[in-house]
Amino acid sequence: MIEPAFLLREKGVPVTAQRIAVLNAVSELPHSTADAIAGRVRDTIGAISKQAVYDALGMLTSKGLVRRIQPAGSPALFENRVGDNHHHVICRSCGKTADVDCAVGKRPCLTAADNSGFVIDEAEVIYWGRCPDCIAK
Amino acid sequence: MIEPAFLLREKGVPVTAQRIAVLNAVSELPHSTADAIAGRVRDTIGAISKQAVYDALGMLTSKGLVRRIQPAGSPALFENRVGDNHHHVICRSCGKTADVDCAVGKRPCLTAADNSGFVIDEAEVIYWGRCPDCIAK
DNA sequence: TATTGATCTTGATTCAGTCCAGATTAGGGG
DNA sequence: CCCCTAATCTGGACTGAATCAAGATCAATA
Repeated sequence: MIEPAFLLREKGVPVTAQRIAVLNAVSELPHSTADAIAGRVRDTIGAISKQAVYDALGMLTSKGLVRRIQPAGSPALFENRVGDNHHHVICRSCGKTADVDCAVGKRPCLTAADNSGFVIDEAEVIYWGRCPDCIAK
Repeated sequence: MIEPAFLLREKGVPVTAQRIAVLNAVSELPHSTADAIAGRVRDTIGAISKQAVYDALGMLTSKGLVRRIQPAGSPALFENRVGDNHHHVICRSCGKTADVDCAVGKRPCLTAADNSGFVIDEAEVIYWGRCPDCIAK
């Protein structure tokens, strides 16, 4: 894995213990909430304020080091898999989230039939369904 | 337009003044928040509780009469255009929301390359970009 | 019209996320 | 190597969306 401190320095932002810990937590717990990340960071470096977590996640998101997804009916989730164009499937029953690569290939549907004059720069796709465990029940 | 009361009766749910007003408000104000809908309903029938609005919207959503979309960083929006497979484009600057028909056609990407065993029943697509007004500035 | 079960009202509550003021720390200049 | 400044972090108050709970009210059937 690439050294987190290097990634931060490369982006020209001050390197702090909190940010490194947040970045590591996102790698270790993909698709987890800000709260879960805060908990993981506390296990690692002892303590961190909720504010610092949100701040670090916001900064990392704006720098493109983590990605934020916000499914309906759930708090925001964060993951560190960036750069490829993958999407997510969420279980309607238990909320489990998994990565999927879109069958259409790269950047699906980025050109809408009628874009109403909008300039589109990203297409966000969420698949809704049921996970294997919930189907089994 | 189809009579709202008929739609409700057809679904086997009691017809109330609040529900009809909510259904009308959603038609008149597409892509608006629960709050905005409540305001519109109050203009029409005088008063309604926040709870009744949420309840009616939830019921209408479960019956497939309205659709709920929840963009990141914004409260849930509701619209009454259902049944066709259209998606939405949202302006990053001002939050304006518009409908788009996907270029790929019907139910794009519903079959993911690797679905991890999930059974997918819906693909939700949100395009992010800038609206004509914000580009002009 | 009477009955019954669903719906609506009011008010408290939860929860994610933000705001604020002050203490702390990273990183470059001396 | 040490100091300075601006950025970051802390802790707590706060907001706004949405949900929960108990009791009053109402739609639909007989």
